[in-house]
Amino acid sequence: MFSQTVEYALRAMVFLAGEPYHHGLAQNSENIAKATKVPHAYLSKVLKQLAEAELISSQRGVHGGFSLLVPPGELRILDIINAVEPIQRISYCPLGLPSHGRHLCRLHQQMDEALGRVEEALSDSTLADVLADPNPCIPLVDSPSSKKPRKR
Amino acid sequence: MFSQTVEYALRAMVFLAGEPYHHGLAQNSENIAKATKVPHAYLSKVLKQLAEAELISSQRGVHGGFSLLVPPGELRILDIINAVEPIQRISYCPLGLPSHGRHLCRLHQQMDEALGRVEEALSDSTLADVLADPNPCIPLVDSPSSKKPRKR
DNA sequence: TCATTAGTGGACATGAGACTCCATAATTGA
DNA sequence: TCAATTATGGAGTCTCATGTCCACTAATGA
Repeated sequence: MFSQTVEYALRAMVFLAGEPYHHGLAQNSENIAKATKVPHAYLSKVLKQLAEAELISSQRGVHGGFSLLVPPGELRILDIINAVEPIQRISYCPLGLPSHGRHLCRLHQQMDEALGRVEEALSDSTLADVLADPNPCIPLVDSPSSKKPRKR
Repeated sequence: MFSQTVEYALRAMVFLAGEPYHHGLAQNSENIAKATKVPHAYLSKVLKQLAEAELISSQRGVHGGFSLLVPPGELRILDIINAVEPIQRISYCPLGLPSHGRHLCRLHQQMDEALGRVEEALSDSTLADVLADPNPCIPLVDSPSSKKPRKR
């Protein structure tokens, strides 16, 4: 239902939001890729999209990289998805019926309703909400202590 | 968000549900394809999937074709989608974190929540509900009178 | 029994998404 | 100014969803 690209974009944004300094100090794409387990070269393309949507800034050269442009508390999950792969609501009849110009038949109304609920669910929480979880998603804390996942 | 295949499956099912006799009298794939504006050869594959899911019956030979096996009032939109392309809920951590074996981090909880709402929305209405709409979706009533879409 | 009708199966073509690789451009610090 | 660092751009690969074509099988009815 959600594409890989969306998944990658979300991971990268969660990672960036979890970094101590949101502005000024940047993370390079290699670090982000490692921390989120995303193929480096592909992530670069995704990061570019996020930069074009002005959710993050990009900086070339030594000490360059990417950093958030929007406070985590104001960045909705939906905004991130819309930056890389906007949710397409159904606003015209997929059958191309002229008589259905404006209003959809019940079938497509239902499908659009489902899409609406997705937007709704993804509008409710921000990056800050995700970060507030005691069970961290990123960075991958497992690697160092993976031998004893449940010590003590 | 929804694939073409899902769209095609839904159209075919709506068409079949709109036919006067649900059992016994079958519609052949060519007719269904024309009425729903779906490529014939491809629709055949989709119909086969629906038959394998036992939502419709298929019959070869003269006067063969496809017909509903389930009353429209008992057939949810979700059932049709699940027959051709099941909605994949997120039940494991996509990052492969061992420590996240059972319960997801907040990010994936949110994404799964969105998927849950889709299932919910698509469980609420049946084929019968869709059929009850005064504005028909299928068959394509436009062709005969398309010249005057809004005559009085 | 035979011709017709209609679904089934498999091979193939095309396009988009996911991904890799490498050359290039921009920025920094020495 | 130069070398190191990092993002950017473009070409190429791989896989899968979509779609086409055709030979084959099953069922019907004359």
